[in-house]
Amino acid sequence: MMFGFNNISLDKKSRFSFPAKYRDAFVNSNENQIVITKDPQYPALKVYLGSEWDQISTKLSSLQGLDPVVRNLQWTILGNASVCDFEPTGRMQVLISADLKKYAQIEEANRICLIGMGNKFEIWNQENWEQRQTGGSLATEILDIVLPESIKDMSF
Amino acid sequence: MMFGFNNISLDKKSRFSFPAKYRDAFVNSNENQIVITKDPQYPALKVYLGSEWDQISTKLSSLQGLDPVVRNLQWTILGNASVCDFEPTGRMQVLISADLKKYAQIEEANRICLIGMGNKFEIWNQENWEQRQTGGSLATEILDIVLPESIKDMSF
DNA sequence: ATAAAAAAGTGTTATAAAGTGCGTTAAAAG
DNA sequence: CTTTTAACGCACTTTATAACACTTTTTTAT
Repeated sequence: MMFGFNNISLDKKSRFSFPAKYRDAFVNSNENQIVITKDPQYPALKVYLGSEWDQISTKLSSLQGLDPVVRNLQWTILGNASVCDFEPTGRMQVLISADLKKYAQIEEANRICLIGMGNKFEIWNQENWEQRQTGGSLATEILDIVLPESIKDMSF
Repeated sequence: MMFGFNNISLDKKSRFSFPAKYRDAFVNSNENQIVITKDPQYPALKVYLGSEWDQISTKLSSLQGLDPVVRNLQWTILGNASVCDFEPTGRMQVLISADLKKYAQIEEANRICLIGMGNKFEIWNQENWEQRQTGGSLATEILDIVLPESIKDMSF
């Protein structure tokens, strides 16, 4: 399990490396892929371990795509996923695509916030993250869509 | 499995090539055909691997054609399919017919969006894709059809 | 119907941009 | 003070794309 806040740097080619404290977790679960994709609710990115991603993507792509809410989630999550080869024993470096950077509003940034959420990470623009932490209201962000039954038991 | 967003170019003869990152997936599943056809709901194209297409087309063509919704899907999906020879170890190039370009509103475009959705791809006009991502609806959307039981468990 | 011309499709190459790997320096931790 | 970790810089490799040449098919005109 991987927790906690990290302020880390992006290099000129838009790569970051995971803090060393997570190495054991990666080595133990024998991961060799990392998947980054869009957060469906906020201008942020989700980072999954390969094994987690396999589960999530399999389930999500099996849902009925003719439902517009489902299709939107499929587009956002599956359609923007970037799969990276990953060596837990090496530099643990990962590239963020221009697209994803734009979405998370880190186009210009050379620093990002990487937040461990247990079985996944989130990547945030620093200012956005701070606003979120200092108690900004969620009122304007609550989703007004009604979720179909099929995804009510999924967590992304 | 093939995921993620790609903004790629069409050459003057309307060919595109798959990004190299998907090569392994194609080689592993030993594909030698790619099928492009119309998306039944949006002005976009679906791109299937040969093996995937065999399953979908077999199932779809076996359905009761007297149901008008089914018949429409058959026309749209089967009747517009363009089968291309494909060399996973080569240039991975595919031609898009004038017809399909028109349908996806990429007649004039020299750039398209190729979106990996796991076991298939979608091809979109850039503007349409962006609108879709930011929640706007497209004029040609068809969302109010009632699905017959026979296709509720199919995903295209 | 045939030949010429045009269009459509296929394949190759060159070059710029994007991505990768690795050594070095700087900073932090023990 | 020593060891580990993070950041940076550079060189190398791979990839994407535009330009070009050639082949095949279709159209047009005689």
